[in-house]
Amino acid sequence: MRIATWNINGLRARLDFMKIWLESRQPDVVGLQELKTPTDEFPHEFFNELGFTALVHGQKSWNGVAILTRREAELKQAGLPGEDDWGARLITAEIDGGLEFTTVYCPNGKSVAHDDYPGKLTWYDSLAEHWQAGAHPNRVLCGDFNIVPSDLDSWRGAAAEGDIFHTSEERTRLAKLMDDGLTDLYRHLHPDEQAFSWWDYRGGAFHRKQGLRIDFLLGTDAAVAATEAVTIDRDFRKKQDGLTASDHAPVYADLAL
DNA sequence: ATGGCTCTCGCGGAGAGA
Repeated sequence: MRIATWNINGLRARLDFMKIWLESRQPDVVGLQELKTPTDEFPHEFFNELGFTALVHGQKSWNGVAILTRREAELKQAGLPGEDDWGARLITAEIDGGLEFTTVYCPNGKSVAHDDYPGKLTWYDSLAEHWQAGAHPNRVLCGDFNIVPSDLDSWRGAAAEGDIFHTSEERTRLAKLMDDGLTDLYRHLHPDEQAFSWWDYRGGAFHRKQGLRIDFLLGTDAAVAATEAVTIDRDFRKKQDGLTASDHAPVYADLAL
């Protein structure tokens, strides 16, 4: 089974681009973030024609998450309990074959001084509490986490420490999820490699190799054991057939499921 | 660099993103 996470920065502006990726990479289950689309305006038919059904938790203008799947799937959760004010940022499905798949779009925080920053930390506390309440043995938590786990994951290295995305308070929240039994699948298979999943649109950041790794596939021990390969698909941060890319690359993993 | 692109909403320019 090939699973993926991708912040697509506007679903309706990215449909033709997504089609190229889906046909090229042939994923089975995809967690999408930043739909910027209301649930009732989701283009189900477009994805049905490509072989997918979609489970959707959207909203107008911002945020929004969805799961595309070729397999049978059942919606388990839409929205992070207690954090509705932060918008549509979590969705969970039980995938046929024994995988519980959750995708999240974690709050940005904007800057350490901004009012959103403590809210981001609280949102993470709610996520950890919600996650702990679950019990499925084979679980994946993926998405745009908006936290850089280590200096290796930031183009600025140690110089970025303390800035938004790079604070010890944020990293403690991410570590808490790991302590609760999750492993970063990419970092597990590539312990020393520097690879980014996001680059700013501005200033030629992609070509200057100025990126961050903030999009992860996290898995329980059973998911880790089943993982054969993990790819950060940076080619799809580039234009395709003249179509504009998201500022995030897709990340996918092949699981023996 | 005091955010240099790209999205949405909605029809002008502002807000958000990371």
